[in-house]
Amino acid sequence: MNYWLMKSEPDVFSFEHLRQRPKKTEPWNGVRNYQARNYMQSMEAGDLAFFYHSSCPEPGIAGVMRVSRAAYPDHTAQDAGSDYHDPKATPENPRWYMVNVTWHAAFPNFVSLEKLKELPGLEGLVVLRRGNRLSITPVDPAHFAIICREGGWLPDGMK
DNA sequence: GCCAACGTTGGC
DNA sequence: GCCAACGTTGGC
Repeated sequence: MNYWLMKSEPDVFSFEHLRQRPKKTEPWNGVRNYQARNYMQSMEAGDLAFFYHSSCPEPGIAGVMRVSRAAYPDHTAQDAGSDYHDPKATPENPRWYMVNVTWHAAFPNFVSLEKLKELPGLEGLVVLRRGNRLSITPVDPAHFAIICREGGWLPDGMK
């Protein structure tokens, strides 16, 4: 079981949007960065991920989602009409991948970026690194537990 | 393979 | 809206 943090701009797609989706599930498409793609390819069904709101008045973690399908080709890359179109993507070499994510649990307490910076024990958390722009990053299990505790919710096995 | 120019991200 | 940081592109 691995832990992750995935960023989204809430104006475009928020944690609440995910909750309102049929089956609370959505393909996480449009990732066009190799490092983030590689992380997605190492995800396994059942992994847990923080939903991080970025580029908004209060950046931070709204809750937890579950990876419900491992990486498969992101077909939007092959769609000429898509904002995410990549002319180099083909059926033989899809180049870009996506996973499905499913809403898992809301944090009773939103964990803001400001709070993340204050919390002890989060040294090394990638999202706190200066200039970090990666939209998908791994989270250390110990960091995951600290943040969940702050959010007021713990996964089974961490209680 | 180097690196300057350019585009994007994301906090503030 | 600014700007630092960083990824990507493309000329050479």
